[in-house]
Amino acid sequence: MQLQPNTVSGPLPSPRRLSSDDRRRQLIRTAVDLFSRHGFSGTRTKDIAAACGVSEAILFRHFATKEDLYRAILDDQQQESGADEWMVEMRALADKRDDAGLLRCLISQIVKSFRENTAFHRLMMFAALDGHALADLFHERMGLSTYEFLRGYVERRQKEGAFRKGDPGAAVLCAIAAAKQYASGKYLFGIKMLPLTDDAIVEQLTTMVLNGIGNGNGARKGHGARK
Amino acid sequence: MQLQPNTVSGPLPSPRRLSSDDRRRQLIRTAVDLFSRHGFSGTRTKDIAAACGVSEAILFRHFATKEDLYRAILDDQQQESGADEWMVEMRALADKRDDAGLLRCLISQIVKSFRENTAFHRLMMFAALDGHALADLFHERMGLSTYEFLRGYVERRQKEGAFRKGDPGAAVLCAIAAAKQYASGKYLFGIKMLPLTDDAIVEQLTTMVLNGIGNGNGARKGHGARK
DNA sequence: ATTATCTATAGATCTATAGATAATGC
DNA sequence: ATTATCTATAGATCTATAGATAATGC
Repeated sequence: MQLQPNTVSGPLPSPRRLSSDDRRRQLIRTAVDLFSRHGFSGTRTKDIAAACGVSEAILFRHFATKEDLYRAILDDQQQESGADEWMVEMRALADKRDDAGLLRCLISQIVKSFRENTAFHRLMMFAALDGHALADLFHERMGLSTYEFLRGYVERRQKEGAFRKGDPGAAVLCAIAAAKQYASGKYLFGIKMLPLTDDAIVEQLTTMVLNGIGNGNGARKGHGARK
Repeated sequence: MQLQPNTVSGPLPSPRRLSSDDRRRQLIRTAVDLFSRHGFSGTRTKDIAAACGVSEAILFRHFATKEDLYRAILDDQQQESGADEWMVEMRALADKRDDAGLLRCLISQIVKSFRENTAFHRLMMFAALDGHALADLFHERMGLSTYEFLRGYVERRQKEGAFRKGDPGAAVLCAIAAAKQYASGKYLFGIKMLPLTDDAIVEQLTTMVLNGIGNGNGARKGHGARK
């Protein structure tokens, strides 16, 4: 990456000695990048240190063990930033009963998160596969609350007659699944997906899911096909 | 697992010397299990050999390198068994224009595959994250042909007026995504999903996706909610 | 006679630590 | 004076190989 080792060249005056905090942050940032690419056991402490331009001893001065560094990453509250604003936005849309808006907000946020925070999501997927306790924690904190909120919304809208009957959990699953599958395919695995922009995909999925759960009254908006 | 090391006890007479082929198969089977749990770099050749009750030297007699063993697994045609019959079934349903049947077949097959072949799917996910060439290969051979077939079907049904307009690729993505997300959550990551049986989920998703892409005429079958 | 297997070990690599050095802040 | 940093290295572990041994098939 743009992290230079010991080279004295370059525009910056090669900041040899960073403050403890700065170095720690740099190590975590670098570790996210490397762990996300090669997994926990596929990443060497040596490589992390080298990418920061310091010796391994420095790394172990900041983190007693490699596992400690891993934990520090997953614990990093910074990754959750933006989640609060997002929930506020979704609650507002829910209060307005703006089904399409809410769905679009959900789906576009998921896609955006994978696009802009690819390394972190790759890391979380590795952690989940590893069965790491902190992956469950993240899932609970981030995923579950959103899920519960949406599940409640679907249930309410079903009672109001706006949505079809059916398991509300399955409906939410369907919406989240479509977004996640598209986003992880494209951004985590680098698979060539549909030849459409993210925005176009978001619209397609929003419409489709809405048709899938809606009662068919307010759902179609110009897309209707009835040959 | 049920693989015993050197213990002389047990019902079987502790078959010390296996034929080259049998040992090779055993090593591959065991490697699938261990790689799928800890990833490639998280699994030690020592552990694989030990789980088979042989020394590491034996493993390296069968596979020149650890990477070779990995390749042998991913190349294993056996994993694709059942795919042909499945495609035949789907083609038959497609010819009959049985939209619901085709969708149900697709979704239930995906869920079933993850349930019965969990280790292999975990392995493929690790391989995909590692960016291993053979993950792409598998994706092409298994996923892409199914995708193309379904995409063609959706396109045809759109022309026939049975399905709504919209990107046919997005529709297929939506169906596959829902199934994969549910199945991988439950079986790969061990997340407690909805309190419904797999069959019930398959029905829910089938109905929902069908409503999402269908024109609303033949879709609802008793689930219709219009309070 | 063939070959599946083992023991022993080389050589590399990896995590982690000890003790010395040099840059910073006061 | 404090502390960020380095060099050097211990100790463990990991992949892979060499050479010896013993079970099988003819």
